[in-house]
Amino acid sequence: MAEESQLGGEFTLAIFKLNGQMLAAGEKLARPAGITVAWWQVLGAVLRQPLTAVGIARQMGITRQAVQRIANRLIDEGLLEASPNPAHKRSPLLGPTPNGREAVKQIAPQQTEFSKRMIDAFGRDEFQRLIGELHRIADVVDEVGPQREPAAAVLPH
Amino acid sequence: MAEESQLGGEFTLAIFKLNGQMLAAGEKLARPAGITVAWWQVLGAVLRQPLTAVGIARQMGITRQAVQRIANRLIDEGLLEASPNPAHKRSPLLGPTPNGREAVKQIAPQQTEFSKRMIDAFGRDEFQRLIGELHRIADVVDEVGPQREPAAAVLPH
DNA sequence: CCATAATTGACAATATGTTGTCGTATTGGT
DNA sequence: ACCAATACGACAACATATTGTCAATTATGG
Repeated sequence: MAEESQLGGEFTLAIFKLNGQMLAAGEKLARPAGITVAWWQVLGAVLRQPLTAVGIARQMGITRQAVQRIANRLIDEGLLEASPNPAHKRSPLLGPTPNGREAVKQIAPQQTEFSKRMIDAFGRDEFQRLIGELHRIADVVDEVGPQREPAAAVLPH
Repeated sequence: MAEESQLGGEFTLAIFKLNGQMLAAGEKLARPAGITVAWWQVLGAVLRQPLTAVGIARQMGITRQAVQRIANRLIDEGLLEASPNPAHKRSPLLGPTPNGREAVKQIAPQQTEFSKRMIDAFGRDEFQRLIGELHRIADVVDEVGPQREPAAAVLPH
């Protein structure tokens, strides 16, 4: 029936719209610090501990190539630095430089401010509940997503 | 406080992740019909009635330039056609060609299938409730978004 | 230990989106 | 009806992301 399709479409469009809104909000927060949302995400991924490009990609949910291009750019800009990876000669660990750390730190106040307004608007418990719902939705989409390959039984090659 | 920032970040990342998932799911649905998600969205916007490029952009929540590039491409591909707009000589009405309509129609079954799986996973009422939540979130983000200009009081120029 | 698999970085092509500019229509107030 | 503001299409420059390829490194099974 068309109604099912209708509901799914409405759902998808709602997600796309939210994505656009959060991207726009993020750009406004990041711009004063001289970085973009993508840079912010990459730097944010390595604040606690350095990661390889592939590790950052996994955390961000995008391809390693996309991360690598941004990482190379961030290294050029002096916001990210590569250090030797004992576990992998070709895949250095990437971590923030002091400047990189500073850029992220500059964003924090406005980001907290924005978060607070969201929390105030929803109520803290409700906001937390909504985040839980979003995670749950992500899990379900993973499960029922179209034509995902059949769980790749572990076979010897 | 850092916890607020934390919550906001988790929220944002959840949205980004969902966006990536829905984009990936959409690509898989649209590919067999020879179109992309963006093309699908544009064609979908004009199925009921032709719209101008600006109208499509408004409905999709992206800029008119992005829509115009895709629309031009779709016209090249013979999936979209321009017809004279009585209300605006320079801004033609854009509508699907038979081929364009056919492409969207080809996607419908799998899209319905995917939607059904989502609805089955959540339960119909729950799924509808979640869509409502997403709309509500979008409204709140609009309201509390960072540095949005102050509602532009209607002034004579 | 060695041959084959998988991983990784670099590069290129393409798609999608943004901002900004330009020239030309279109519109709306006086 | 005129004139200034606005809207629109076309372009260009740029950011982000995807897919695909290649060569080199790393991991793994026999």
